[in-house]
Amino acid sequence: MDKGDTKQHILDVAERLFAEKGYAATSLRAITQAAEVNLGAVNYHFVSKENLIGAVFGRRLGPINERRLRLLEACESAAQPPELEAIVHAFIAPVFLHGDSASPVHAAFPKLLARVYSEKLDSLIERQMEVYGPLLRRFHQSLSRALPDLPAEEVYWCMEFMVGILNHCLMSGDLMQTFTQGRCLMAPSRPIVDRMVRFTAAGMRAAEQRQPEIPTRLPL
Amino acid sequence: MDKGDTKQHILDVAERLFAEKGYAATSLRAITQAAEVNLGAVNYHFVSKENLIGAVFGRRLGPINERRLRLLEACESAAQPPELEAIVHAFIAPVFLHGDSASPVHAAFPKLLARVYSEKLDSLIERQMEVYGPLLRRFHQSLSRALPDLPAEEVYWCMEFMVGILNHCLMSGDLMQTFTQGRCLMAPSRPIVDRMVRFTAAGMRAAEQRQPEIPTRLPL
DNA sequence: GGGCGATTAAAACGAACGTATGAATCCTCC
DNA sequence: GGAGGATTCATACGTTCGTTTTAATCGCCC
Repeated sequence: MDKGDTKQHILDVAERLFAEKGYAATSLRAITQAAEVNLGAVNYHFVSKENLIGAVFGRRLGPINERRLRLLEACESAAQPPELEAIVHAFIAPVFLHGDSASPVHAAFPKLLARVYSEKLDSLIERQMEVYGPLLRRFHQSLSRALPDLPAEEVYWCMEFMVGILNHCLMSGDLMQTFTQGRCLMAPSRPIVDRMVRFTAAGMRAAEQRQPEIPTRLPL
Repeated sequence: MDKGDTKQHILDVAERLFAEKGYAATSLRAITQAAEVNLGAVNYHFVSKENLIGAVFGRRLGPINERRLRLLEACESAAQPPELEAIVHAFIAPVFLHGDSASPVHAAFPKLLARVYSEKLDSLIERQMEVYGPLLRRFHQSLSRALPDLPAEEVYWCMEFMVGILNHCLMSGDLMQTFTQGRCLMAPSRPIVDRMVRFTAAGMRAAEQRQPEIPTRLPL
């Protein structure tokens, strides 16, 4: 194994296993065994398990969010107010397009990214807050411009729905494949991104219209 | 402690802790300690940890899905084709309205329900498949009727988005509260359900319209 | 080519886990 | 009121976990 290779290899395998099984359910032994490296290597290159998953995130999250911001700026300078679909696209697309694109090595991270929302590791939540906070506020600002009639609070709700759609698709694409008996398979291809963008943008526009109260229907 | 109380008490506490920390990260000792019962009580009343979470699910999932189906039938007999918003409502609302409604004891389950999508425990996935499979097909059927121009495969995608919105809101409502600095708080109240319903239905209608291809924009 | 920091390897540590065991206690019913 | 099943309790077992330690090995530079 070449020099410096072990560290990257551990990161790759850890990313995949964490994404598949979750943080708590994935042991360092499972990782080092799958990576065919010594158990001690993890505590040598990374200090602890918690630090390892921190490194897994640090490697990818930055580039993704940078691309998000770049796309957002692009669609803001392209039109004023910016096009709604373009904003949503700027948020969703970069997740499917990190690192050297088609490399299967990178396919695991989106799932892991989605998973961190459920497994709430304090150390990661903290980092997520630092990184996601400003990012979300930035998108909130753009969305508010594209949806001038939507109250600020409602914009946050729309963003929550957007994140939900994205994360769920990232996380349980294969589950869906099973449910639909293979009819819908989750591949990080353009059609899926477009589907999400179209769906989300339409939902946001409907929220803006503030149509008359839905008639009190069945319970709740 | 009254007779038969221990078992229910364990279920309640386990439900809450599993929802908060996840299955793998929650030890039986943490549960029994929080419930102030003996460690052995878990293995006495429930055989194993895996069986415990199975019992937690079994207690709630049935009633929720029954209510979903009842609402679905209601809105199908109310209009033909059924109203789109009513179908979506039938799927979403029951989750917020299980057991004796406002009881805070029951507030934890929705989060847990959402979490099982990320922590994929084989035993639960199996059960989920059995229960969710027919349910999803049933909703697929209704949605197809309400969205006659939407191909069957696209209906599944829309349902995936719907589940994503629901689950994400269930799971990270408190996280959102933090992000938005308390501006949006997640409470199982009617306004939130309506927000989700409106958003989702609009997204589905947009999917149906199959508008002209979005012009090739930025990468991916 | 020998010295030396960087890395890998093997083994062991204490802690925490899920589970099993057997005695103690409670509750019910005759 | 005491027999007997149901339940609770304290304790221990074997495993696995994350981490540590100590020795062996590699790679490079003077």
